[in-house]
Amino acid sequence: MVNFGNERSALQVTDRQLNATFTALADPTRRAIVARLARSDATVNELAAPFKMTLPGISKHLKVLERCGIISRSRNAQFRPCHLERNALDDVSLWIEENRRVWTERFDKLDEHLRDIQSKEGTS
Amino acid sequence: MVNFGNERSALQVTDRQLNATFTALADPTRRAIVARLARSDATVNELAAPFKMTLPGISKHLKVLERCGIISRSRNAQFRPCHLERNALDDVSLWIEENRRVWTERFDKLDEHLRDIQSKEGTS
DNA sequence: TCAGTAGTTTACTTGACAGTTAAATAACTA
DNA sequence: TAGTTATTTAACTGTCAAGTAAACTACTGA
Repeated sequence: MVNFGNERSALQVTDRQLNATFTALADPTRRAIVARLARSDATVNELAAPFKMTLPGISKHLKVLERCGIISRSRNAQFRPCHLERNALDDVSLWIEENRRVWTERFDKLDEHLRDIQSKEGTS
Repeated sequence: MVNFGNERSALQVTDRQLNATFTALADPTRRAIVARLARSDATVNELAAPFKMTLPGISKHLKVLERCGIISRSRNAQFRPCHLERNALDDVSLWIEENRRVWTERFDKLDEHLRDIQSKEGTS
């Protein structure tokens, strides 16, 4: 939820962030990488191991995950260990929960309304 | 979490479901539509109103949302009211929360882990 | 039956993205 | 120094998704 303070509103920045994060998570390879990194940091080769894909393919996926802030990478000799970022999934999680909340409230009201109608019908 | 019982495992079906749902939510127009439908059902024209996009464009977005089960459509005269499906976001929500859980558990054991990793790095 | 409203389908253009191979870069090791 | 390992970049291909205009379907109400 970063606001760069110029050129675009915070809302639009969030929108872009959500685009990028949802897009990143839409790919099964990238989801598997995230799931793997949830357990521990790992090098590119370690991450690539379970897949048939070539290393450049994996490298591209990692770049996508890095660009939207889901992972970060450091340097250790010739290795580039990948690290899952703490609040990476907060934005998407928030969006989903917010919508569920609105949806649920709406149906709580509907129930109430229905009960209201029924009690009125009972008396008329 | 539907298992069709043939050709593919439940896990893969879920995988496809996640692909589709994350892809659907990766588009800001579709997210706005979902947010709008969280408040109430709406017709295609009502949904299209806030956007510059042509009606066929909106129609396509609705089809994407429908295909992955996020919305459903009924028929009322010449209208096709759209309805947000109750458990539409459960799958993605579950995936995210599961990964957060794993990630968090890992960091609850942080000290132990770090010592382990560092001692391994020291010996290699 | 005709005009109008609601929405979809078709055909097309454009752009983004997944994956590949081949070559380059960067750091370690003998 | 040369060779090896880890990873990225470049260039290319194929596919798929977003958007449009134009034509079409389906229903309503006069």
